[in-house]
Amino acid sequence: MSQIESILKNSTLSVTTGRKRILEIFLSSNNALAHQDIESQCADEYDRVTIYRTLQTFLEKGIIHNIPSTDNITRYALCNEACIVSGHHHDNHVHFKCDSCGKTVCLDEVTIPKVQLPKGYTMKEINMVVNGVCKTCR
Amino acid sequence: MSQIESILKNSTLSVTTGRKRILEIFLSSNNALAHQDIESQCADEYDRVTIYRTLQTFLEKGIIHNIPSTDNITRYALCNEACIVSGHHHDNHVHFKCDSCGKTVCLDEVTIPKVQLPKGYTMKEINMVVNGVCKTCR
DNA sequence: ATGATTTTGCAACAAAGTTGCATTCCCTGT
DNA sequence: ACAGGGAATGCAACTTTGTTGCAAAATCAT
Repeated sequence: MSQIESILKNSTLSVTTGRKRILEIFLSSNNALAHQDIESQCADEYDRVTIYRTLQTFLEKGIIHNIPSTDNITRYALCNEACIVSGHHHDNHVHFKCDSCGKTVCLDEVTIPKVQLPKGYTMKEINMVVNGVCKTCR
Repeated sequence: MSQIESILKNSTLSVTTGRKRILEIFLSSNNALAHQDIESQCADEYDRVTIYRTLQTFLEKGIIHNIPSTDNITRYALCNEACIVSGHHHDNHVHFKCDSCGKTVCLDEVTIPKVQLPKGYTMKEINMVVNGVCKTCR
């Protein structure tokens, strides 16, 4: 069984050609993808709506996570195994968006430092996004 | 001259009733606002397009800053004076979004800790967003 | 292989954001 | 105070983005 199929099976999802194709696109990309990026790669094969629904399903199953940004474009990236701890997704690495090439990458090696919230606030999830120039654009 | 007018004048913007009204909405709100929030407060007074353009202008002038989020809704908050250092906006406080009431606030008292990026990466801006439950919802 | 269930595509819709242009408003100099 | 030039606004039209219902097709378990 292929890597792609086992990812789907592990999340108790049926294996369809559409899901396999979208997973393949993520696996062959080294940066985070917006809906638009995926659509432009397989709009002739799959419907726009299918892509929306597939991304939604992948999110819920913790196969991908979404990355906050100030430009109002939701980008998704594959979760690595460490992402999913006891069914609950926990992303503790920094995301970097390059102002030059526009690509967003997960900096797996940079962990988000702890912060002390004011009294009364409870933390459930934390995200850190850095903008700047990436190593290939510098 | 009112506080609102001097904010506009300091940014070399002409003082119009629309801009004053939108600034007023920000000043009287203690949380970050999405375009929709503003529209619902003054849709009868000003056109949707005007609100878009005004927010865009305020962003460019550094009067407001936008706050990243994973829910794909751009929210804006007033910059305090510390935000604008030599014309360039620099936001170094943590943002908190409450999962219960949905409000996003600037935690001015919590500064973003330094992080070490991998070799070759240059940092221009850093954002930290915490999700959880705020003190009024707990 | 067959039937139940899930997924997909299509169509239609709703929401969000953009653009061009004519009108109105604001600011400056007199 | 007011006239003229430039900027801001409103309107209409449009594009993009995301959602929903339903029938057809694909997947999975037996």
